Amino acid sequence: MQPNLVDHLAAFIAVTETGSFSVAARTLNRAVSSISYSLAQLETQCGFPLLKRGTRRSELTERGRALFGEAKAVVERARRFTSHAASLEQGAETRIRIAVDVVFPHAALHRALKTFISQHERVELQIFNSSLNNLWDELRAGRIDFALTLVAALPLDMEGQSFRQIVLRPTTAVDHPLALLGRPLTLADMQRERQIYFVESPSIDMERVGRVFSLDVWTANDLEHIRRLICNGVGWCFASEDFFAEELQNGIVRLLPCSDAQLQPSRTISAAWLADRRPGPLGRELVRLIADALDTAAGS
Amino acid sequence: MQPNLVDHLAAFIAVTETGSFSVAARTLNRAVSSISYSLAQLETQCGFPLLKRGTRRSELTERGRALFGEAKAVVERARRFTSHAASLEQGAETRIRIAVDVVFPHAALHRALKTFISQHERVELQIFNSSLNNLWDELRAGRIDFALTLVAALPLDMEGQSFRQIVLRPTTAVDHPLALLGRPLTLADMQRERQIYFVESPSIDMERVGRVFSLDVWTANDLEHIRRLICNGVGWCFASEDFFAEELQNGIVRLLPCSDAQLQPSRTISAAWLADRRPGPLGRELVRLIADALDTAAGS
DNA sequence: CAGATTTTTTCGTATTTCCAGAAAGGTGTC
DNA sequence: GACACCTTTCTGGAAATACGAAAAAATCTG
Repeated sequence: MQPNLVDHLAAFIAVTETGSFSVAARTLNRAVSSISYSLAQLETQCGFPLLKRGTRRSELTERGRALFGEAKAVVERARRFTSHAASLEQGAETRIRIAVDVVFPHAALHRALKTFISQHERVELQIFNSSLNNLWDELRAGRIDFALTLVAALPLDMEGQSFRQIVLRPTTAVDHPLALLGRPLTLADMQRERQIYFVESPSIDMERVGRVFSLDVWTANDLEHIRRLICNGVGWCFASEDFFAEELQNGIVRLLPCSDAQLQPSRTISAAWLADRRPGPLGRELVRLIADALDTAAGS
Repeated sequence: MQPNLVDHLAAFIAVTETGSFSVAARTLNRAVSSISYSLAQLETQCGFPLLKRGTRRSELTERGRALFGEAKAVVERARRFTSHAASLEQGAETRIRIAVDVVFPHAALHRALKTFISQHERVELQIFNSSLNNLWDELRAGRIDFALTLVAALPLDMEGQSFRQIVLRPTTAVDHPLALLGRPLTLADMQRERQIYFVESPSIDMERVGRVFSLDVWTANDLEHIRRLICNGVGWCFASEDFFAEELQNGIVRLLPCSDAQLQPSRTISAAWLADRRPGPLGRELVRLIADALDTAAGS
């Protein structure tokens, strides 16, 4: 149908921006005559001159200027296509699915996601909030690519990368009975009061999950519910400073001290994946960005 | 450098959308083998298959789907470039400069401009408000392409297209003395009260301009000033219903009857241009759109 | 103003790319 | 199994594109 529009337009742009056929030829690694040919092709195809030739500089004609923007758009789009294709050829994922433990620092995660997505517009991202309970099954089933979670020890078929430690402490609204005790909490205190617990589905067997201390447990499958329940003084939950950062600032909730270090576990947060299906280049880059984001958050 | 990306991508898109190499070949007026060749080229260049071949239908692979959007973007941009180039070759303007008489119905003009610009994104538009006084000089000097104006008769070196008629009547705020007279205005009434007059530059010779009835004249070079002066009852001006449509609806200003038809001139609005430099295709289309907009406004 | 210099175009040619038609291989249908 | 339909492969030729050399045009220099 039509000759190689993209390369011709690239020549057009290079000549316009450098003002010279020979400089354009050098930057594009092509012969001068080839550049001249490309421009001649374009101009015959358009039916009018694009450049006003000068011996020292060549400049756009009026109509050339009118087309210049569209010319750049074409080559820019072509560049994106080929670069995306190259990245896919390197094994880049078309989609990244991650499960995030509810106590993982969300602010840092979203900072990392923001910079990530600015560089990879076309990647489909799926985020699932999750408690520790069924993460491994999701990973083994291949329904997610990697998990951001707290672990004491990884299962044998998993591997991962550790970030920093966070401390989980019982958290309540400031006017909750536990907050008013005036002394470090004991296990009995926590058992007596209602605990709010994240569970992604009602079918989870509550006998098998971890970190359930109380005998009176309410569950929710969305952090927004948990946030409101805690703020309204309905119960207590384990949380790190990150999740309630704003409410802590406003004096709405409080992280409570415990009498025994066992009661406020310090855990390492990490990314984990199936050892025989490691994340691709994009997944690894995202993990790196998350590590950076966690570090800068810790530093600030 | 690289083969004819655009045509190959067009083949890719056609096959994807029709699901068949042969149908795609028919719609693109190319041989089946050529389509196959294009796809093979693309796939070797990408390094991975874009389509999962089926005997009945061919469908995108996962990575093919990831690239499809960008592929469409490339050919869409290329199409825009060539269509714009073709339009420029037909003599289409890269820029349209129009002068608009202050009493020209602005609502209709802007309706026309809106539809116009939606079809010609890259055209540079320059609008100048103007009174009749120096329009012809601007046209002759080539500083504008055509004028939208009221005329009794065109100068000999001009030609144009007439639209409908509008009536200019003295207009004031409802509490202005002229509005409270309770009888049709006479020339003496209008001479006695302050007239507000549009003048694009202070250097205009007020002796030579038309439609100045009063001995007490204020001028402004922006319709926004005129609108406020009238609404605040500072004076009267000639106006059609169009300009004060909203204020008429809200009962803020009133168009006043005159004792003599001479005092409320009915004029034909029209587009005018220099006979030996007619508007190009785009200018003619814009004039047509303005005519349409004026008609539908009259009809409604 | 002649000559040196730089830049662009033209020209000839080699190479690559592209297309159409024929042949071949597959798959599903009757 | 014959038939219809589709895709790929093969092949020859046509078109497009690259390069270097040479010519042409403009500029700079002394």
